[in-house]
Amino acid sequence: MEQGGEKVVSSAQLANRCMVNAAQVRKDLAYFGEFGIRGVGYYVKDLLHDIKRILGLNKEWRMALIGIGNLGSALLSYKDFLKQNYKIVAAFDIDPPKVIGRVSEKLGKPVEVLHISRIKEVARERKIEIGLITTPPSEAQGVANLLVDAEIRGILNFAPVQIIVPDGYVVKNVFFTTILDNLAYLLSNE
Amino acid sequence: MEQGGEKVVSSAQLANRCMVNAAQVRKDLAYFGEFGIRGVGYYVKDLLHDIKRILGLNKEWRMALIGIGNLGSALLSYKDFLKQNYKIVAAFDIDPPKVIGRVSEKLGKPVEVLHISRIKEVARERKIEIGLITTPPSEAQGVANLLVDAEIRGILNFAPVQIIVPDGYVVKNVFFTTILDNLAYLLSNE
DNA sequence: GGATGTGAAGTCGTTCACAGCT
DNA sequence: AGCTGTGAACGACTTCACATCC
Repeated sequence: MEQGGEKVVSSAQLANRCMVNAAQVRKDLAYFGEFGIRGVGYYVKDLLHDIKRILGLNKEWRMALIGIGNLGSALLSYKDFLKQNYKIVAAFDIDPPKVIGRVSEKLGKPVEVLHISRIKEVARERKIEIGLITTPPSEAQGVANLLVDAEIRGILNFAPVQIIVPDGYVVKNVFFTTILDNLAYLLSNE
Repeated sequence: MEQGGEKVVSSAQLANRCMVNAAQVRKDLAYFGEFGIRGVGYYVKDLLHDIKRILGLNKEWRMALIGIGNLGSALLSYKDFLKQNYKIVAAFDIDPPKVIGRVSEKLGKPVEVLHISRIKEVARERKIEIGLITTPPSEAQGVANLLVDAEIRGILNFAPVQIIVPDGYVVKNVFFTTILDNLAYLLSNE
């Protein structure tokens, strides 16, 4: 909407776009404060800014990628991250020399791939706050333990296994097959 | 549990593993039928079978992948799909000759990459029911339209744009940055 | 005896409807 | 006049508690 030059938006318009109820939109926003103007609506620019602040997106999030396989390589060159203030500032693998050539070849730009043992040191140096786990399932919990030890509090886990971390740490999973299961269920019932 | 040789499981055990309430587990299962035995629990093997049937996983799901970039290539060699009865039986791109070498090189096995224009024909031939969209965002809706035309009713969309399809079709999105936004929010509030 | 299946109770989230501002 | 913010009504989901059955 901002790019489209729209200045003001109503809860009803937002509700349409999101396929939800207008009261829902207002309640949800009101939970965090008063962002609208009665009789007018919400200023697009202000609202965007406020939502980003609420979500914690008004800063650059520095991430480490662990496991430079097919998926890891894909994420290294994933362009949408940059637009959204997410930045992979370090990449790790258990066998860095092997993967360096491969990654460089694919990206056409230098990508540093470090040995996994250096995570803690590098995490502190580069102020890393999020770890992306793209290792084989068998290695995922071990890597998570290293991330916890390095005090990297957020983990995005792509390995299809449940990962356990202490309180204060957060794991979000991206399980492709689980999402497919969901799709399969919906397709199976008309 | 089945692989671990466990024969029977109680709702309490399942609840522990899933971090939910035991009554929840029973209610959810009971919604679909009676699978347990009072005073005993659920037979692991039977329950697994029943859940698969409920979710529609008691068959092979044949998928098409559209867009052979980094992410698409990664999914082509994603091993977890095979274990779960999901099979990519066709791959499409707008420029197949260019990508064939690359894909083959990565996988070490022949992968057919066809021109996008052949989707409809191939979808019918190979009984494709799910499409995976891994194109750039700008192409995603166009590809979705082709999938709809080919009567592929399920779409797993990895392109970071909203996709619109007619009734009867289902789209599930995998938005990496949205999941990261969620993580960022959780990290920002303790 | 012991765990399921399930009404009833409780809790949480959604929607309504309108007072309150601009 | 019009749209937000919000108490109140509503509906949905979760949990309790126990009758039921193996």
